[in-house]
This record gives sequence, C-alpha cells and structure tokens, in this order.
Amino acid sequence: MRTMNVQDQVLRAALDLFSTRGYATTSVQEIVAAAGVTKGAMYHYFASKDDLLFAIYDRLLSLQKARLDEIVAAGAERGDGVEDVLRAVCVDVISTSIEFLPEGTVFTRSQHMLMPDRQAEVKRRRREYHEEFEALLLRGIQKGAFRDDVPTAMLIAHFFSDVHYLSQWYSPAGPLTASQVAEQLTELFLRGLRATGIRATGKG
Amino acid sequence: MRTMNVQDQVLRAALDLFSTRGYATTSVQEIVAAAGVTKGAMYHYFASKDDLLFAIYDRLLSLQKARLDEIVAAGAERGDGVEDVLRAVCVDVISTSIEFLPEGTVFTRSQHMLMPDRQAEVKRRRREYHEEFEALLLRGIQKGAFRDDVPTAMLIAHFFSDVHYLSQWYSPAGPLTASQVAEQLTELFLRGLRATGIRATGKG
DNA sequence: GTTCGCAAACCGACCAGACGGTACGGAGGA
DNA sequence: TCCTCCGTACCGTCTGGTCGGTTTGCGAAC
Repeated sequence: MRTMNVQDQVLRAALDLFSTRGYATTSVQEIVAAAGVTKGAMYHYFASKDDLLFAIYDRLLSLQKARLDEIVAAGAERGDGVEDVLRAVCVDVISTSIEFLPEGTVFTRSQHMLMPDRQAEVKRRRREYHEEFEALLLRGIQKGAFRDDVPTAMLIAHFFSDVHYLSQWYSPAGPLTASQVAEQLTELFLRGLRATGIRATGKG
Repeated sequence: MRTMNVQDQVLRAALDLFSTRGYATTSVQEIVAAAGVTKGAMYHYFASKDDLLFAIYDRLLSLQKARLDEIVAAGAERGDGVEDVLRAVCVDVISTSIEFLPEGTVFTRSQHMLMPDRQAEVKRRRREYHEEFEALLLRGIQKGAFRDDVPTAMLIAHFFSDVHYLSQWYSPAGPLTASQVAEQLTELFLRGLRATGIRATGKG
C-alpha cells in the first residue's frame, strides 16, 4: 500500500463529487479534502481541474470503444449474423453503462465544461464509436434484416438515448437488475429496428 | 413598446447563454449585457440567478403539462382508442421539445444547479407528468393492446430518453424535419410497445 | 551499513481576479 | 410626496492555480 496512489484517490473523489454535486459547484479544495491529500499533491499529478474531468471521459470512452471492437471482432470471427452481433453490442454497452453509472452522470451533464479542444476530442471519439455502430446497422439493412425506411442517424440516436438516459432513472437499489434492463431495452430497440417486409419507396 | 420588457429580455438572454455556455459558466454580468440592461434592473425583477434558471424550467414544465392534459382530455371526449391517444401525446411532446430545443438543453444539463427546493419541485412535476403518461400505458396494457412483460417504469424511461436526447443530436438545420422525427420516433416506440400475443408468465 | 546526493513527491500559505449580490441615490410618473 | 424603476459603485467571499520550500525514497559510494 505504501503511499496509496494519490492519483487514484483524487480521481475517485472527483468522480464521486462531480456526479453528485456537479463539476462547476465542486471546488478543487473539496476534491483534495475528500481524497485525503493536499492541493499541492494533486497539482503535482494533474495540470488542472479540467484534467480531472477529462480523465473521467477518457476512461469511459476507451473502455466502451475497446469492448465494442472486441465484440464486433469476436462476432466476425465466429461468423455470427448481424442481428446477433448488434444484440451483443447493445446488451454490453447498456450493462457497462450501468456498471459505470456515475461516469455516465458526469458524461451527459458536464461535456460543455471541458476545455474546447478536449470537448472536440470527446466529440470525435463518440463519432467514431457511432460510426462503428452505424456500420452494423448498414450491414443489417443491406441484408434486408433491418428496416431501411428510417435514417440510421435517427436509429443511432434512438438507441443511445436509452444508454445516456440510464443515469437519470436507473438505480441499482431498485427492483430491476442490470441484465434485465440491458436485455429488455435491447429487445425494445431490436423490435423497432427489424424489417417489416414493407420496403421504402423513393418518395418522402 | 415603451420600456421593452426587462424581464423578457433578461430571460431570453439567460436561456440563450445557459443553453450554449452552461449555467455555471455564465455570469450575471454577461446575461444583463446580452439583454441590454443593468444588473440593478435585473435584480429588481429577479431575486437571484437561480430564479432565472427556474423560470426556464417552470415555463417548459407548465407548457408540456398543459398540452398533455389537453390531448388526453380531447381523446377522452372523442372516445379515441388508447393507442391513438398515446400516439398523439408522443408526437406532441417530441414536436414541442424540438420547438423548445434550447430549453431542453438547459433542462437536462442544469437540473442539479437549482436550489434544492426548486430541484424537488421540478422532480415532483416531472413525476406527475410521468404518472399521467403511465396511466395511458396501464390502460393499454389492461386492454391487451400493449405488452405486459416490460415494467412501465422501463417503458417510460425508454420513451422519455428519446425526448431528452433530442437536444443532443437534433438540429433544425439538418435534413430531418421536426414532424418526421416526431412521427418516426413515436412509431419506433409504439412498435416496441404493442402486445405480441405472448403473455408474461409468473416467473422472471 | 552508513552516509551522501538528488530528484521526485509533497506541503500549505498565498495570490489576483471574478463572482453573486447589495446599498444607495436619482429619475419620473401619479 | 411617495413609490416604482433602475444605474452605479462597491463588498465579502470564494476560486483555480502558484510557488518557495521541505520531506521522502533510494541508488551509489565507501
């Protein structure tokens, strides 16, 4: 244990305070007090308060991206159908988001508090994630498994709205388990997504 | 025009700045400058910065609640089926949310910045709204029109996630019109909601 | 095994400035 | 004369961040 990692303690405290009290209303003094370190120690490891915030984003974005890549790759290797791969992706991202609920709270609430360049990076990485997700949708549409009469941009928004909204209503203390929520929300999404047999016409 | 209502000018400027820059990072000085008034004038009409924020919530909550009541009442008077009433409600709340997109941005982003008692009131009024929405779901479930194997709490979250997420992705400058979005998101929701014929069993 | 050297880790008092809010007075209509 | 409306100058507080200095860890020298 020795010097009990200052960085971890600070990040843990920052996440806790940012998610409960908000970024702007949490002072650096409160963070270091909660972490049991001094301001000097904190500023030895982090350049700014913004760094703490970005670290939360970075961690979640990296994690989710890695898991997405992994699931898509595994599905490709096994030769799984596109709906099975998409289902696995959806269930995983919802489960993971529940596992990291405080991060989710900060994520949706504080993006505009990041320095502009960091904000741009977050945006870029989210877009990359969405594009990989969209590729799955397009594959399914091309194969006739998914409907083609709703723009993929709307389908993406429709699904990720559920993901982002989790931190606003879900509580692990409530009656629903994480996997129940993941399965059922995924099923609701997939049912809306499946092809109806009615192909879109050219007009409106 | 006379003294060009100070209150309106201030609220307009506050909404604009809060939605683009965020509540915490917008100073009262910036608001009054944008509104073309002085701090003295502003504090003559508003007790605090928090008042400005709450006014945005109050307006949107009142509006949405009034429209919900109206649509439900009109549907009842006409003897419309529950799915038709629900569809009208969904389309309306999405359309209205698009019409008030900046308010939506502030709504989701700044709720935790309100004074605790105001926060509690917003929560209470949202709960009332959700309960009226839930009553429609329960009526449909009871009639066998809607599925009964997903908790209403999850169905509510599933729908309102779309509503709240609008301000994060939708742009009036984009290719999709407000009514397209309203119709299609509503249809995606309703398709997931309709009874499958498979009734839920007692076990998990 | 003890001493030395030195860099990294850490401390906490201290800014400069910005913030929300207030005090007070004047203008002007009733 | 009074009251509402509003302008201006100002206040106390708190903030993110800094900086000079001290302590600690540890390999090397002897």
